Amino acid sequence: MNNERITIRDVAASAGVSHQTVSRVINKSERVNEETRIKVESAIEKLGYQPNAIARFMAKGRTKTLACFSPNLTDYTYASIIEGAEFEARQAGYFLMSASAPDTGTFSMLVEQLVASRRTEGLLVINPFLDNRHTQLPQFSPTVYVGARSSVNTMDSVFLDDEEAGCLAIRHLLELGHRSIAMITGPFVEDCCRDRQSGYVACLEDADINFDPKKVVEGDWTATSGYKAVQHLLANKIQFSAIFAQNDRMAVGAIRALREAGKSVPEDVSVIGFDDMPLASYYDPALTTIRQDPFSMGREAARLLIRAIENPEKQRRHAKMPVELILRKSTAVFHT
Amino acid sequence: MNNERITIRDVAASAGVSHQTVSRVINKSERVNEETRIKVESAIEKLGYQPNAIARFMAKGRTKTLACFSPNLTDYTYASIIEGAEFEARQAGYFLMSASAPDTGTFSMLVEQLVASRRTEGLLVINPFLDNRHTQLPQFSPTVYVGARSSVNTMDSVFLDDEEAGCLAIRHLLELGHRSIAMITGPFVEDCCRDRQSGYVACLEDADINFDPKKVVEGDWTATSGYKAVQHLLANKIQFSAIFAQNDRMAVGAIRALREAGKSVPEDVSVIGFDDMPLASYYDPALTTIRQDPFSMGREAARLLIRAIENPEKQRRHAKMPVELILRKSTAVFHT
DNA sequence: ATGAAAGCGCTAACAA
DNA sequence: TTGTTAGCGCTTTCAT
Repeated sequence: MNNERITIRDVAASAGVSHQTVSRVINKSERVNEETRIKVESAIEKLGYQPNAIARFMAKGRTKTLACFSPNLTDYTYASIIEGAEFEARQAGYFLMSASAPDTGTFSMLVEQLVASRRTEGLLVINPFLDNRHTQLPQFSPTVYVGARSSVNTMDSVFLDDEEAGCLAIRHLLELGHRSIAMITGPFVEDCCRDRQSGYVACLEDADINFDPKKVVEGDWTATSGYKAVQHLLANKIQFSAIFAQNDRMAVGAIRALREAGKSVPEDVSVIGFDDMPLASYYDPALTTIRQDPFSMGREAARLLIRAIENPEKQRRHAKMPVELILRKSTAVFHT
Repeated sequence: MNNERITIRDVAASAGVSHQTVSRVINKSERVNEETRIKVESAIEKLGYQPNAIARFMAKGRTKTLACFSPNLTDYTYASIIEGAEFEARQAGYFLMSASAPDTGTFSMLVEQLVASRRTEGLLVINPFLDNRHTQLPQFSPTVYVGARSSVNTMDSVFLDDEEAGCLAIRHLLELGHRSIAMITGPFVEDCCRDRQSGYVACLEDADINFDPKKVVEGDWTATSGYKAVQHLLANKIQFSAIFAQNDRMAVGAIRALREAGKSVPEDVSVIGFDDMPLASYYDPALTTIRQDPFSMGREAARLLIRAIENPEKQRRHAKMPVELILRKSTAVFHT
């Protein structure tokens, strides 16, 4: 039976009560007689009534919907953040509309359509500083940044402990005896890259090694950029016995370039990545890397967003998420 | 200025017309005087009015929203399908709510909450036969299967030409001179695995090679299952000079197991994968594989779904998507 | 071309 | 405890 058109009033008529009583039953209000509740519930059952959430939103003025904009939906890290956010949102009775905003134009269109027009109650922005999309944010919607620290107190943010992550990687390499460590970064416009670099610099200085800007080359997160970065280092005869790549894809690209240049990993050059992407342990050599937990980041972000919606008076928070060194086979003790 | 509360009536008052006229302007109705249109538009501008989509749904009885349920959001293939579907939906003025349904329980809960209660107008189901979730489908919502053929005429479906894909892989291996070809499949409950196997069997028979069930072992799409499959083949002394893995992850696992057993790829054993996952070309050896185009599948699925919603009287369709052989380095000419 | 009235399916506020 | 009346912000008649 098609129940698309059965309303609260049909149920009311069938049960011989007012539609308001039906509403009370649906909303589990206390103030309803056990007898009538039974009557109503069996009418609901009989007619196969399904509450219309849209009408409820309309009446309550709340949509119980969150929006999440990501540069894309396919990167493992982004996808995991979204999955985590969706999970947490659902636990709290919210829904998540996620959309891919490859560029700022799409981003502002989505802000207009989802936040302004469809009245999502809050917004999660993954990678907010990418092509300055954070300037297109809605004015009056609770927002949380994922993957970057927000500098204002009106917004929560969830990000990695990137400086510590950089340290972790470098400390590991130092312990293996490396003194000449190159780094392949992501785009410098992204906070996290600069923070990882701060960790790199700080850790080297602790070991009395001067920071050499020639040893850092900027990539764009793709394997190909890691590959080219190594070619660049090699072509310019820059010395290094180890590489810290700011993500696993670039690490993989770097390893390929190293091999093509006749250097083996980890015997000649150690390589450490970042992310612990799905097949990192199946790569050859198995990738030593810094693991992050994007699913938890997504959960935390959704939790903060819901808190911002429901308790706007409370202080905004900035959650720094932990990272972890995963030892595998792409790094080894330095020897000349 | 906070425009959350500005309605059509505020605009009407400000422009000195009825709210109905404002509605006409918003909806670009013909029947409105140029002068009044200007007045209304400037009032909209001045007040920063944003139409409330929820109220519009309420009045029109349409939500312009599609739902998409996937076993997870993180698998590259699923994520790409979703991205494609979202892209296409947006082009057509719809939105997509995607949700991860790891199990049937979650699946039916989502059907209830999104389709029944939130009145999404149509449903995309990725991998519908997984743990029999297709039995939990809503009765009166247009639905399209993605990744499996639907056997009924009430539903569209979009799937790969899996039999051809199997053939493509085997034909390639045969051309290289292999006669003894093992296969690692996905879970047999999934249509696509059986279809790929049909292709495998048919192609072998064309070459007068008898199908040997011992040479096929069932995996579960994970790299680990590919790894174990090879260990199983080896332990049971089953002969093979090539392996067709039904996805790239299992291919990668298989290669690792082969290496650990002292066999090199492709010198001793050729391995062909399936999917052409992101880093397939950066794997060592670069993976020969069967490429699919999940983004296009997602687009096609959304297109069919919207067609089913807007033209229910038309025949349902079953779109078989093409696959492509990508030659790289993990397969080579057979020699004893 | 424009406006008035009714209604989409629900909840909130008040009355009984 | 239950019912009545008003909306929520829009669109759809149907008048004017």
